[in-house]
Amino acid sequence: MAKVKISDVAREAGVSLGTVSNALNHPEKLRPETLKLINETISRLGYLPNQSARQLAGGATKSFGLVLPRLDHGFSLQIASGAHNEARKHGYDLLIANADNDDILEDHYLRYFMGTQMSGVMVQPMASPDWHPAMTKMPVPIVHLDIHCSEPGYYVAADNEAQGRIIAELAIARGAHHIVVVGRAAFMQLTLRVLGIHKALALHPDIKIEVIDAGEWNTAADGYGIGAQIAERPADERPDFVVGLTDVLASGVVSALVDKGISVPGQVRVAGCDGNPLAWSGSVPLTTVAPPGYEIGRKGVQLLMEQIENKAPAKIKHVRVGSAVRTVTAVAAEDINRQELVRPFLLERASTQASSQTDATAINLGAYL
Amino acid sequence: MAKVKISDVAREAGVSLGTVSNALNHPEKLRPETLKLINETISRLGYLPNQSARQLAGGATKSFGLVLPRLDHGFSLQIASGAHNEARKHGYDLLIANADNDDILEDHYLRYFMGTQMSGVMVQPMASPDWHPAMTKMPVPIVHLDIHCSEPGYYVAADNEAQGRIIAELAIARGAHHIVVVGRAAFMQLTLRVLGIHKALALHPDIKIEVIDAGEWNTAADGYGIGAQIAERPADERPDFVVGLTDVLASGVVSALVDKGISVPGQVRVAGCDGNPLAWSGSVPLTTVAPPGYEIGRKGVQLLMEQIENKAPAKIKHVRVGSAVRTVTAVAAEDINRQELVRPFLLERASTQASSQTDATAINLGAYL
DNA sequence: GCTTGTACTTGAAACGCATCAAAGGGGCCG
DNA sequence: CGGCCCCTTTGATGCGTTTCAAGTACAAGC
Repeated sequence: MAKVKISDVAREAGVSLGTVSNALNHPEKLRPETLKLINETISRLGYLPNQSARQLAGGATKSFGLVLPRLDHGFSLQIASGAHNEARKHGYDLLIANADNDDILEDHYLRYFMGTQMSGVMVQPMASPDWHPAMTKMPVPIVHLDIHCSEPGYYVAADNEAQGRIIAELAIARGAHHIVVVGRAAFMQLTLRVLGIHKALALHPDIKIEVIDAGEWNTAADGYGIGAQIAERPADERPDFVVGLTDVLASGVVSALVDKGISVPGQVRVAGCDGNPLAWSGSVPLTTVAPPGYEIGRKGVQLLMEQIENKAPAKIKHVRVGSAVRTVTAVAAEDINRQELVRPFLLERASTQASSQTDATAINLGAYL
Repeated sequence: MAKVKISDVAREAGVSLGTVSNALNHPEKLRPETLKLINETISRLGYLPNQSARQLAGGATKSFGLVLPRLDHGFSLQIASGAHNEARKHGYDLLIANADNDDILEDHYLRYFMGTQMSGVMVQPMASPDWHPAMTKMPVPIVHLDIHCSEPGYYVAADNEAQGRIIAELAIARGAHHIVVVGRAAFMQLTLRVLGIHKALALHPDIKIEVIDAGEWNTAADGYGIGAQIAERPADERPDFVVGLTDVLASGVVSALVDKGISVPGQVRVAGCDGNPLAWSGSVPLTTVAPPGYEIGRKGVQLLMEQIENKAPAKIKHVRVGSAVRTVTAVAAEDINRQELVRPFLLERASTQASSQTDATAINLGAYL
């Protein structure tokens, strides 16, 4: 348990303190034999550099922090995955903290990361775009993900309003007359989706629209509850199109409808939002509008790198990814055999998942539409 | 960008350095008015304690590190969730690193965490139970998750072999004659599952068993490929029971079979392992054996706390969670209406998800069995 | 008025390392 | 043999905290 430090290594190897430090940080400065000797001593003694001391002495280390609202949300994971790969590409570590849907905790981890001399920090904020004002003048580069903010600062956001519009257009293209939107718009992102839906539908006053709150957490169980409620309505009050503000909600709705003997998509069509892996890699794929989470994470790191390399004080810089209205209406317009469309896409997505994804908001035509 | 440090706060507030430090760490030692003054100064200046310096000066901070092999694996997320909640309960932070299926990276992050003066570190190791020998004599408490290791040290493991046995018994109870196990047993956990299946089947030499490698990553696409291959076999060579070593694999298999016109569970029954949320919160639930991931994470933190509080050098200590053979055979024996069984369970799981889960390996009777 | 005690506050020392100016040691050229 | 230059190694300095022994101020008790 006795911690061995750099001076122990130095003494044991018969060199000086600074030489060992160089072996760690600037190996090219050392004579190969010295380096070898030191490395051997290090592993013999089981020396482990004290990161705190390194950071304190040397300024920022090459690592980024990422604060996510929740880990069991597929979209956040895509962000994490994109950020991870991009960070590694630049030789940076990525540490992830789970704010667990708690703004206090979010703030806590944010401060923690800023105080840890991370090279940069990213957040996928939960609710408010006016994040703690103090955060903007932080000593560490920070990038906000998946949120559009008016304050100066860096952010990468998917166009959530566009996603709502896309879904609505899809519904229109499918000839919907009565749309039910399921979910609580507790987060800005969801609010924007609802807004997009309303805007798109403003041009179609004949289409009836209804928004049903599904409870605080937007869980599959919540979706199931709403689905069951819809199923019990008389046929003429029943919608012909249901939009889950979240894929999890949507799949809950599907489960309930099917259980209650309502045919999907025969009697009711269902679509979700999120591009949650469960939507397309589950046994039966669900149609969903997919914001490019992977790409958001990647761009976030890129913005961080940019700030680091320029060393310039943060200018206002926004990146907006994915506005694939064209792609989508194109797809929706074509009346392709569903089978053909879905599976290849599923396979492609599954196999390229680890490498990279496109910029575009993609749509996965599933079995329930 | 100019970093404000503790001495700035002290000067500005007209007190000494140590007093500010006390305000941060031992507020009870200060006169209320002094405390108030300092706190105001802190927020006015936007002071943010430098964690590196704190850790260096004060020893370990109250935070744990968790290294996971992959973030998009539901089971790992359950671990993370359990660990998170338990850690917060004790007032500890939890930082998560994604090893991205790369042992180099796993080792890297492990060392990183150990060097950061974390109070403790947990890993869900990828392959070998003989983890880096140096790791055992580390200066920081460490707990291995979801792996059974012979080396001295702390670990919390689900009984993977029992899971295999459970699945096999399920197959037997369903009258299977020909079982196909899909997946590459690249990880110890999967190997043990296969072992369990074989052991259980050793008593039934009449049942034919086949293990099919699905490629390195065990993706849904891999499962789809195997499923398609199975579908194309002549009926008499086709299995009547398929086990996915992973839920993702299993759902890929189901997709393929259904696409190719094979009835599930009519002609082929399919089950998975993992308790991956996609298995039970997807539109159509999949039968799966669920190792208690949440509980493993929780127990892991508890073991960490134990080591910290005892300050004793790590004794050998193993915790083994979940051997729910009884629960499962009980369920399997009953011939309940599937609908009734599945949905309430689904709902219950969904709603208690955030709070706590049982110790037991649970089984979710889905639509494909 | 002096002592003892109480309640805060102070500031120097140490935490383990990276940095960097300076020193050391060759080799090469004149 | 001396002077130069280059390559390698040295070790003192400081990073921003926490800690803790020592100090201050003030009140109560004698």
